[in-house]
Amino acid sequence: MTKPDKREEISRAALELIAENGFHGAPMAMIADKAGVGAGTIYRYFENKDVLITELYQDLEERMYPCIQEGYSTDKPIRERFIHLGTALLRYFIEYPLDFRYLEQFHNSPYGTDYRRDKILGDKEECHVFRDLFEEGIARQEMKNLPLVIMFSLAFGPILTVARDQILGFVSLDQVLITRSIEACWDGVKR
Amino acid sequence: MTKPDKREEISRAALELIAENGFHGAPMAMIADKAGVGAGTIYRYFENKDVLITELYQDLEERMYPCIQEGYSTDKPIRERFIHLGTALLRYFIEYPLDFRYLEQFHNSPYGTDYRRDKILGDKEECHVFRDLFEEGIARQEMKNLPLVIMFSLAFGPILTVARDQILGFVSLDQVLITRSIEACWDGVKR
Amino acid sequence: MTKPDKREEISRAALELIAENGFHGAPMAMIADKAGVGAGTIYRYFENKDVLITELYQDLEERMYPCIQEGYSTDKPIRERFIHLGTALLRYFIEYPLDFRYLEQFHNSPYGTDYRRDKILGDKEECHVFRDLFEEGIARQEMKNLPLVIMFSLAFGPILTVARDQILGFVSLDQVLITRSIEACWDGVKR
Amino acid sequence: MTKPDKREEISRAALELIAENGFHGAPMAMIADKAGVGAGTIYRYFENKDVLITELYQDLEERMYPCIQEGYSTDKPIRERFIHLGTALLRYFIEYPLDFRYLEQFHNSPYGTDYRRDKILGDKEECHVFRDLFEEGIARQEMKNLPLVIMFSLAFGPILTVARDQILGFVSLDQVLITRSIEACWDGVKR
DNA sequence: GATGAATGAGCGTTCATTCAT
DNA sequence: CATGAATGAACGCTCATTCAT
Repeated sequence: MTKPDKREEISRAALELIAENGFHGAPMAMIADKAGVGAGTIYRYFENKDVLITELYQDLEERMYPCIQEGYSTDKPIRERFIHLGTALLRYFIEYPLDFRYLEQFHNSPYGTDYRRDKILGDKEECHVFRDLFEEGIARQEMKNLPLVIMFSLAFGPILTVARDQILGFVSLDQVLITRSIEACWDGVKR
Repeated sequence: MTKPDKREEISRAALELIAENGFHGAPMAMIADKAGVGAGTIYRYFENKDVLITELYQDLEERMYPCIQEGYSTDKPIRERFIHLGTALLRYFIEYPLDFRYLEQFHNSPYGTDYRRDKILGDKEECHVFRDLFEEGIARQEMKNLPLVIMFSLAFGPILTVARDQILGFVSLDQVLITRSIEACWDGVKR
Repeated sequence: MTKPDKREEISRAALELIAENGFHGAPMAMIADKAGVGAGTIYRYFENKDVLITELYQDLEERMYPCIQEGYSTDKPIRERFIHLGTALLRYFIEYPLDFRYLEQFHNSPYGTDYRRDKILGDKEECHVFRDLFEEGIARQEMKNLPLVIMFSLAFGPILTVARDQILGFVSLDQVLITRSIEACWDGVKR
Repeated sequence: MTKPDKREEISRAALELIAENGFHGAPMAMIADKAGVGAGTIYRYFENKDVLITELYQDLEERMYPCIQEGYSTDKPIRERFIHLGTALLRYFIEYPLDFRYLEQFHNSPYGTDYRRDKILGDKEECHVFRDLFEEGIARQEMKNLPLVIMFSLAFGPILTVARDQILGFVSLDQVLITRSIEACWDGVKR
């Protein structure tokens, strides 16, 4: 039997509870319980709940970004690259609904806002593919000439919303619908 | 001058506090304080905090929908109607950031999910304009033939995201940018 | 029956528990229990435990100082005034052993040190009798010419220690012993 | 160089932390850390925290008493012997402020009270010099005829208080002030 | 009706102690 | 022997809700 790393058990439990019930629907004691550890044990791995929440998010990003970029190549045409990333993202969310729900909870909270502000101001973005793609697309006049932030909204806004609807059961996406949704997103950003 | 209804004072106070600090940054006592009423008084007008939150949302919708539909006419072409609604919505959010923030808090919480589920399943939607517009647009083959839920995502996803960025200060929208953003949304949904 | 003020009940309970068991032998829940109130009620009267502790001390001083100065007159000779104050102080401690024990706990803790530092630096001493007496005694050359702080130690050090021994049962003071002890203190400070 | 005994490292670390931060500012884990040992290791040398605290105090006494009695001789006159002991004690406290602060923490706590009660009742005092000196002084009518406990208070009360003020920075003692302070103590106890 | 003092369950967090390695 | 990860009871504190006035 593989040793189930305790930090990982805690992370998994916290991710699941927070994804399903939100931050204040996931008391530390409940997380500990679900992880099968004592309440105090969490604090050996995470300084406090805030840190747990933030690190969980960073772990999530580190899992997600490589997955999305698999097979991605800057040699391909702009449109194709856009479709690749968009599709990969939407698929990731559908395949890992807990990750998606957690991500949503995080973004829609002071944590996420602060985090994003730091990122934008601090220019410490780890995942440059999106930014690079859009900048190139705009420069080559294949995408609309709008501020990056708006372009991101046009591209990712629908993806997030559609993923949400899928996960909540308001729609049932198949391969075709995924493709057509992402192509629609392309229509929104293309020139 | 009309006596400022106590219920309204409570609503205003609650909306503001929740919009700015989230649900758990707005204790009932603080709401009461800000509303200038006793803590117990809130419970004369709202059964409990959950009810307060939900009714606040319904009030908000009732304020917002008429505002958005002002000057709207089903006689005009599909595209023009879409631009009208989209622009009005985005403008509303920018003009009433507290409403927007509250709406976001609500949607991104168990309240919002449950509420939306009830709405979709129960078919008790109050605001048919959007649905009507999209159904007509699809029927006339001016819009993409995708499930309504996805069409809504394509149209409103970016609007919400862009409004959020504006309110958080990540972008500064002027009249031109608003128009171009909504036109881009149209590109996403149009055939 | 007189309405037993809740704040007072809490004060009494806290004073007693802290006097007997020290600060960490007096959890808020235990204080609440002993005061016959709910745990949360304490926080209506005292912002937090630190504030409770500090205000308790200030209340104590306000009770004690007038009591000690009763019948005190600056017209009398230095020695007589010293004996008056010393005796009154020792008697007060013996009569109100809880006050004494609390005062000791307070002084021997970061609270007391900070409080005293503020007092000395800020010159906001409420009880000037002691200082006045000693300054006059030194000026008139009836007391030793030593720094005030040391003079206080010579005078009050023994009083505190002796009160402590009495309260812990290591000695049993009667009227005569009290007088002779205070006279001994005078011998320590007199020229 | 002798291998620095682990027990000693633990003692040193505990003494320093407790002296500076009090008993509850010195968690076992922090002591272990500072001592450079594992948390569990402490329990090989001390049954539990209470025992650690008490044994630390006994160690301190064993260090302090010989130091104070250096050069002390029962052949000298009572007054000279008193001055010797008093001065040595005050100097010790000033030279080893950590020892003094620890001693204070200990005395002003249930530990100290219990310990002292045991000592007085059990008559197991290790350091007889003080008692001997005072008994002789009283017998020879060079000291006041008061209960021993009170005499101790008159003599040591001021010394402790003055040491405290020095260590907390409320006064700055030089050789002259030390001598004059102790002489004042003598005035308090002498006939 | 309106109040706000009172409540107590529940939260995040700490820390003395244990025990498998 | 020594370790330090794990524990869980206990802490200070918050806040939705109630109810006597």
